[in-house]
Formats: sequence, structure tokens, C-alpha cells
Amino acid sequence: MSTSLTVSQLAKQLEISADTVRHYVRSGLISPERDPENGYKRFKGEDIKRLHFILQAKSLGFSLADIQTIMDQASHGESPCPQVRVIMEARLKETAAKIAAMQATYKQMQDAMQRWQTQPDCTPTGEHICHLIEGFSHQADNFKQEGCCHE
Amino acid sequence: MSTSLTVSQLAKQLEISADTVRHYVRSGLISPERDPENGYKRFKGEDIKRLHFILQAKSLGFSLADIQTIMDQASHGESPCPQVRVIMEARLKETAAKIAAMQATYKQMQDAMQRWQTQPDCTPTGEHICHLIEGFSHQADNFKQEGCCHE
DNA sequence: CTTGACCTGTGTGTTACTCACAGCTTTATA
DNA sequence: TATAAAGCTGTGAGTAACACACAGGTCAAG
Repeated sequence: MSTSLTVSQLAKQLEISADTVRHYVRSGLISPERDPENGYKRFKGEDIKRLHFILQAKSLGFSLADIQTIMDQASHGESPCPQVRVIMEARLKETAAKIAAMQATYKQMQDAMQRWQTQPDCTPTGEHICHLIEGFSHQADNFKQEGCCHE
Repeated sequence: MSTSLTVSQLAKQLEISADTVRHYVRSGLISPERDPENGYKRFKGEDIKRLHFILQAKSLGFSLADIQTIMDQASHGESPCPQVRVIMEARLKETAAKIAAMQATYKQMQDAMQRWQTQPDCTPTGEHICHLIEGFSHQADNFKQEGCCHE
């Protein structure tokens, strides 16, 4: 039976988790045959090719929904390439935006960490929860200690 | 009744969506009183302070679960600061890793787009779904056209 | 024949919201 | 005053891409 693989065999071969393979099947991206005896999924050549394609597309930034769309179109005999180009353009912009946002957050985090190095811990008051966090964006450099901080 | 705000009033004041406010309430981050007449949420000073804190912490990269933890600890009278420092360290690393991963993907995407500019569209064959995607990582520069491409 | 290791499918949980929707309030109009 | 339109409410469900839990099935060793 080397012509068909089980979930975990396929997963091992492509170095992904068995759960990931199952997820793609549940999402309808792959539709392997079932073993009539035990209901297990049986992956054959076609399925393995599709999975390969999925992984490649994913590494290029396509979402699973994108990939579904692309494969559907291809299975109708139409060229998916124009769509692929359009989608990629959108994903490219999205990714750039996400990276920028994350970098902004990252900078905030670094700045906070640095400032915190010279600040003591504080005890919560009725007025504040954590001075480290609350005192941050307001009074950048001029942090004033209040009666709540020990040591 | 200017001492208490409704969901949408509060949302407008802090420039977030009403759904976001409701989400925080459902998650237990804020627990406003209810108007006995109609069951509506009524936000008072304490709640508004907490929401402020949530937004600040979020902008510093803390997750809602983190924020919950921090606020819980503070409400027990303990200083959340040591925890805050620990969590931040972890989130900082996570964020750096995510950014690196996204930048790697982004580079892949850009490379792909560039290469695709000189490549024609293709019609799916039994063997391939989309040459643009499949031909990518394998034969970087030496893309060979096969019989499937028109024009 | 049983023990144990391993594997299976399916159901549920995750993050931080967003959307859908029936119903209640408030405002404008007739 | 009646009523209709607009707006707001709470709650239930859906999103992306898996990861985890779990009861049960399978297979080799003894």
C-alpha cells in the first residue's frame, strides 16, 4: 500500500503536523479517499501534489481561502494566474501594514522596558493599577514617584 | 446622569468601537453596573479608569489575558510590577520573532512579484495548478516555460 | 489473548474582536 | 397622540489557522 499514505505518514513526509493535515482536509482544501474498512483518510498522488501546492502558496503569503479560490479556478480549467497576481498585490500591502504596525508596537515596548529599568516597583492604589504602564505614554521622561512606591 | 455612560457613549469618548467595549465586558476585564430598568451597562469612574488602563497596556503589547492577570493581582493589593516586567520580556521576544517571520515572508512575496512581471499567465494542467506559484521556490532564476502558457 | 504504544476522527478551544439580529428607546413627523 | 423611522442594546455566532483533548481503533510483542 505504498501508493497511499495515512495522515501521519504524509505529515512526517512534508514536515508538518498531523493536525495541520487534518485541518486542510476539514477545510476542504484536500479531499482524500477513505479506507472503507476503518474510515481512515488515504492520500494518493493527486492529494499530495495539492498539499505541496498549499504549502508553497502559504509560504508566499496566501491565505487558505486564497488558495482555495486559486485551486477552484484551476480545476475549472481557467488560468488562476490573473487572480494570483491581484491577490498577491493585496496581501503584499496588508503584510507591509502589519509589519509597520508591529514595529511601532515593538518600539513602544523597547522604550518602556528601558525606562522601567530605572523605576521601582509600585503598590496599587485606588487611583492607579500599575504606574509602570500608566505612567508611560503621559509623562515620557518626567516620571514622578508618588507615595506608593517602596524602596 | 452624566456620572455614568452607556456603551456607545464610552466608546465614542475613547475612540474605540462599541463592540470592543462589549467584548471587554464579556471577557470580564470590566464589570459595569446594570441599569435595573433595561439591563443596559452603566460605566462609572472606576470602569472608565480600567478601560483606560486596558488601552494603554494593549498599546504596549500586552494581551488581554496579560491585562487580566495584572489587574487581578493589583486588586489583591499586590504589586503587579514584577509580573509586568516578566511578561513584557516574553512579549518582546515573541514580537521580535513575529516581525522577523513576517519580513521573511514579505521578501518572498516581493521576489515573487518581481519575477512574475516577466512571466505569462498559464493554463492549469493535470500536472500543475499554477506555474507562477509552483515554479517559484524550485528553480529560482531558470524558469522554463512549458506547453501550458499562452501568448 | 492481552498489554501497551501508537494512531484515528471529531469536538472544542484559542485571540481579539466583528457581524447579525430581534427587540427596546428615543426622536421626528403627522 | 399615534406612529413610524432611526438608533441603540444584549447576546449568539463567526472569523484564521491551527492545537489540544479524548474515546476508541489498530498493530506488534509477548
